[in-house]
Amino acid sequence: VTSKDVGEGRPPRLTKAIVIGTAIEFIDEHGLPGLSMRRLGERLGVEAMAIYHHVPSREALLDGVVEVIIDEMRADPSVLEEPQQGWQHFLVQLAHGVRRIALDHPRCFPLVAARPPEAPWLRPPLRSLYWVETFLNGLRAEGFGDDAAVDAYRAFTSFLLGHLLLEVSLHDADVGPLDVLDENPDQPSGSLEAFPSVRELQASLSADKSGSEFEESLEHLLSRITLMKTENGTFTP
Amino acid sequence: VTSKDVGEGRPPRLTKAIVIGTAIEFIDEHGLPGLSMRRLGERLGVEAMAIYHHVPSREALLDGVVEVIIDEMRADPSVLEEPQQGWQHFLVQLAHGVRRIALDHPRCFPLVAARPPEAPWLRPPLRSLYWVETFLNGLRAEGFGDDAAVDAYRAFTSFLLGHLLLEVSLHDADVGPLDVLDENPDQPSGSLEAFPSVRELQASLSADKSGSEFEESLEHLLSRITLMKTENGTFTP
DNA sequence: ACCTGAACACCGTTCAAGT
DNA sequence: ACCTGAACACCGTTCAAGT
Repeated sequence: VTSKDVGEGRPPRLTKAIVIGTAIEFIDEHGLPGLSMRRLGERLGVEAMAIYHHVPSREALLDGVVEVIIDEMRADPSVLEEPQQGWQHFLVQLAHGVRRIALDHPRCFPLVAARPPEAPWLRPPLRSLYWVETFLNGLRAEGFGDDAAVDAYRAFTSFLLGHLLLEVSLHDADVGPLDVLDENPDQPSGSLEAFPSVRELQASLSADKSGSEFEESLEHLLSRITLMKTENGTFTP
Repeated sequence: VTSKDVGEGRPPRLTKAIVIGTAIEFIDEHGLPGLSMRRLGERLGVEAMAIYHHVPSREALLDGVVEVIIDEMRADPSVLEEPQQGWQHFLVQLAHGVRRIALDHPRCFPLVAARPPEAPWLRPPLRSLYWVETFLNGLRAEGFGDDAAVDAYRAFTSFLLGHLLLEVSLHDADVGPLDVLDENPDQPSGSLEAFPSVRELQASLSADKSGSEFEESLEHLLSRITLMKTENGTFTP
């Protein structure tokens, strides 16, 4: 592909990067269920079928979305490639990096917590093997044994994905066909009579404390992982 | 509605209960995205449009699915209506009750973790106010203050839904359009070269330890909730 | 090489019509 | 009262055709 081949009359209107970038914008605005090939085409100023020349299917398009979003985190300088001030600091930065992309793209984030095609057996699933590899290498470099590193991966991602999936679902996201479930409440608060405690504590129950909860749970998790390291990492059980 | 009105010639082929029950079976077999009104009609031996005489829309049908599933847990005698051997035991039974329905209906379960129409402000969302009310009443009866009860609700459901959503997603469920992402791995393990630690620890990383992880996290959570009770419940902060 | 138009096999839902 | 048939406005994807 030389500049001669492309240069003259008609530069291609679309690129894989443009298609994926526009898809991310679209999902952030209208949610995952709102994205259809026809509507994305409309936004791109192109017939829906033109998209298939740059991306083989809707699923492949979503693959691309995850890849680009993960790369955003990779570009974040505060997310370290390897531990430098201890593994605790390393994990905290990693957690905040993931939380940042979750809050930046709440409606795309559920796609990140899916089975990676190259390793569908990974549990919990995380659609970025780059991230998993970074995690495991980091802990091993800090003296974690293999079992301790895997146990830590489990506890860490289970907490992280679980928490963020939930946080994102109440902030914005349609996880699927699920959350399209009536946005417009018809019966505002009448039907709460059967549930006095719920009604009474409504103010507290509806407050968004995701941030402080996240920090607190993260702290507790780190002390649990410390136990895993010494129990499981020093000698083989 | 007397037996006279209904009795004679043609008993109605369909009931709301039959429609919802069949929908649950269908989702358990084919997943949420597989359920369409037309296919459900086919299974019911009826034209798709007949369903609308018993349920006003697809969303209302899914509402019914959640309701029936929650009632299954309500019928479970080991899930207590109120604490009888201390709140710890009460919460453990509640957690196991929810986990049981999650594992019984993995593909329906994501519907449970959605905004309830009567209380869309509830955080984290849980589509059964009966359950929320039981939780709050139980803790208050055991001496939790209002703030402590709400904090405990947050920590408990955040852990429970997060963990189970993840467990269910790797066991079976299509959470939406997400997990339909290629079931059939084309490149089985070739593309793992860039990720040596992932490849090396594959055996451990693919083991399903959901059960023991659940129990361990639950234990740690209970001791965190104990702290909430004494910190936040005895005097107002 | 890139885009279009028509077509196919699907959706949820409405509405007039049948029994 | 309950079900059907046809119709409407959507889907993702294929394929032959245009430039």
